[in-house]
Amino acid sequence: MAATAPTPIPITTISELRQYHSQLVRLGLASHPAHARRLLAFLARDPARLPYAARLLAHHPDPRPALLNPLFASLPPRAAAALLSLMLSMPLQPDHFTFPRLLPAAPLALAAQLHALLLKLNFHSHTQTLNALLAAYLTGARPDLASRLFRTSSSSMLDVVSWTTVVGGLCRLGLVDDAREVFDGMPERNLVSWNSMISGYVKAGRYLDALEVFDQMRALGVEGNGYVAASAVVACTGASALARGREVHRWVEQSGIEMDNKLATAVVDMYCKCGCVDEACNVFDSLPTKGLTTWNCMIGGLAVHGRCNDALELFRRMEMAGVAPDDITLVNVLTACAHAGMVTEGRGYFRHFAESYGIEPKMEHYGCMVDLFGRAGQLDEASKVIDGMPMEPDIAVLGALFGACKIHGNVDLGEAIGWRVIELDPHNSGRYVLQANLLAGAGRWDDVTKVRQLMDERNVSKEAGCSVIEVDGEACEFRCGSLCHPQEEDIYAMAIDMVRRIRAEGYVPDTSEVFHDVAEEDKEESLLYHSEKLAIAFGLLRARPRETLRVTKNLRVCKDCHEATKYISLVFEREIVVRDRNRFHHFKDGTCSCKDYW
DNA sequence: TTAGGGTTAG
Repeated sequence: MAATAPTPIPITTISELRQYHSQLVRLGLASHPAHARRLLAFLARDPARLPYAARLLAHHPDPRPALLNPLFASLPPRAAAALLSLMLSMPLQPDHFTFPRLLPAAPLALAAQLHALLLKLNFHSHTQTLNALLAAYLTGARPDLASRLFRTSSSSMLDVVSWTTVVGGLCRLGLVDDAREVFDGMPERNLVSWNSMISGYVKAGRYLDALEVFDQMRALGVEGNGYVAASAVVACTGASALARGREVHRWVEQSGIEMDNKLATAVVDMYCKCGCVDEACNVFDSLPTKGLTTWNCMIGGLAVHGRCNDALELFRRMEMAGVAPDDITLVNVLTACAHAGMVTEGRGYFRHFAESYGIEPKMEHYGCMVDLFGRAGQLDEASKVIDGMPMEPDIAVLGALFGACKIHGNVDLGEAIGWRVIELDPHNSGRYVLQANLLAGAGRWDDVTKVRQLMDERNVSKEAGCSVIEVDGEACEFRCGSLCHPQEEDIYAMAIDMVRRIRAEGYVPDTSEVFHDVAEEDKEESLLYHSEKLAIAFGLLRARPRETLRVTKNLRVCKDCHEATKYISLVFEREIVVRDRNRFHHFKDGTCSCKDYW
């Protein structure tokens, strides 16, 4: 009759181990691989216990590297190195699994030593070992060593994993162009290779390049999977390319790729960030199961679109569904409250999350609270939040207060915070611009000049406004003040006509944020060339009647463009959706979804 | 045994 295994008591101390070990010996099970490995796993965690492990192995009837190999992956580098020494001293020869287990977690110095050792032991022509070594050099940020190893290895030893490892590793180091060169030279690719290149471009912010590779993949007739689909969708999100996003979504549905949680979240996020919350809601509602991230994404999406009550309603649905929120949920819920001016509710949620879910407020939550009070004009309360924080406020928290001072024209508090923010973030041109705007609003032109001088001295240049509009599925980019477009003259003429017509309805150019101290007409003219006005003018020229215009801007919308766009939506009977750096503005019939609160 | 995908305030 076979002996039954002892109850697997937890092993936390050496005496517990001895007890367990003697029990195994009594039952004749000490050499059983699963039990022996359990004993060794405990012993290997502390190099001081390795002599015990050595005795154990010495008494083992069939000591094999397989007993130790699985342990390497979960050990800290020093313990792993000590265990390897033990292995070599037994002597127990490393096998084909030893180095692939050891290398991934190895810091650079250890990886180099292992490299030398595996050369000596003749493992350099083993593909998996070579792949693990390539990965170790790349995670250790030594693309030079990885490339040399890669180039000097004979091509018969390199498999698709070797190539993909190099592509992915170079991407992670930000060397996307190098990665692309390797990718283009691949003798064979699989879906992981395609996705490594596509997601590599996405992480580098090179969304159009990502889509180009994705197109290339489809043109070759390669069928995708959920990973590739998610990367392509994220590329569309980044590029604000709604038409392409819709097309990728259709492709997913047609090719029968399963909409798992991650892919679904990417699609929901794409629709949100491309300005189509309703489509995002449709996808969201159609999902049989929703992960926490999916809920978070949808709640946040509604919030930044100004659909604050819907966002809070959705949060209640989430609670009803028994899904426990996390700290990102709290950020999104507070954002919804802040954008709707719901101060009391926001306070309530702040407490509710701590009391009901044990979510301790973090830096970003204090930032949200500052924003909540600040937007509502309660600058004292906002300052109190900062004073009462258990940690030093970071630049974002101070930035929120600064932004609030700008909205409410509080020059006294705002100027002081502004200087602090500038000193903490001296290379961010946006901080200087906000400070200059604040001072310009108060007519303090000398101080505006000082801000500009400071920017010059520090070589900080104002980021140029840039707006993108998609017409007929093609993205057109406009930069503030300049046009490089075949329809240049028509667009200018349209912009001028546009402003003429909305003026007739009561629009007055708001030059308070033009911080050159020049004649009023020049200021008005400079407003006309703001990138979003040019983009909208182009949209009016080219889009189909009643088609919603969707503009994405790199900076925040200025006060004047915001006002003008409200009038344009009224006079031209157009819905216009503008995504700016912070949020979405839905202009319709002369009003904006942000309720002039941004 | 090696390689790949989603959410976060201003």
